[in-house]
Amino acid sequence: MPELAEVEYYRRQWLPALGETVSRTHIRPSARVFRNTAPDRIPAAVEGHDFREALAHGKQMLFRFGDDAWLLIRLGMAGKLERGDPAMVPAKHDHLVLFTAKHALAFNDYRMFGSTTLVESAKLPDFWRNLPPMPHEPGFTRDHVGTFLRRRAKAPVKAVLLIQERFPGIGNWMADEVLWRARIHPAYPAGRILGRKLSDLHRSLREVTEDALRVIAPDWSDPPDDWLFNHRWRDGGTCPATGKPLRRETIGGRTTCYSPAHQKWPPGLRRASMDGGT
DNA sequence: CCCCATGTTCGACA
DNA sequence: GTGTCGAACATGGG
Repeated sequence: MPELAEVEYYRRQWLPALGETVSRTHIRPSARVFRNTAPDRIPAAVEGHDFREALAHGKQMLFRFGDDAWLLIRLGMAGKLERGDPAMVPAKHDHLVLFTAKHALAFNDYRMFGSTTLVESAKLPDFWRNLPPMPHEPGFTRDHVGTFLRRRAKAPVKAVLLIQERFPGIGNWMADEVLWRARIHPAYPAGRILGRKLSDLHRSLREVTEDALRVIAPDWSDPPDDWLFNHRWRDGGTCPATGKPLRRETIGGRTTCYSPAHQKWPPGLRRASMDGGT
């Protein structure tokens, strides 16, 4: 489920336990989510230490315990963070659970595309300090977007928006929402988005990110019906802007939903394989 | 049984 | 180097 806004929601699930001491851990060391780390080290690294920081950036989270233990968590396709009471009994897919006097903090992921990594460091890990700006942050400028689109000039813009090194936190549904709001065809070559269209795309990235955070992060509210979101997977879904039918296609390897009437293919360039559709 | 899924990575190939 | 495609990972839902 998790893109930037859902990740922020999950980070907040663990937040009430900040300042509490980890007294006990439950771990399923054979779970694939530990493939990048040594799970045996986790209990000793966090038990007896206080839960000190909870950070989120794009699709990843970083939690600090005591002076020098950090847990990096990526949720993959189906991962979740949950908070229960200390008597909570770990279920089948609760691969990591941290117990304090008042809470149980669980990392649950039945598909195990997610992962967690123990980082033992007295300071914020370097890779975290060097992360690219998220779309709602000040460094995320129009030029920042334009430069990257030119570097991937021939790729469909939809595929480019999914690249985390430049668009941290943008996933499949947010990318579709962004393009729909900016009225850009998802298969259009990234390098041909210039001038006013580039401004539209940049603005849409900021707005969708800010709106998604506002709506989803506090309590996982449903987005309003004037977003593409509520219409995108329903068979026979219609565009909230035009009332015309939505279309689903695989673009950049992912199922993509767009509104052909709203996101027209600009004149002057033919689509590579499929017909343009206006 | 079939297909699909809000993700990432890797190898093969043009 | 660019870009595309399919497979793999593991599980559940329709």
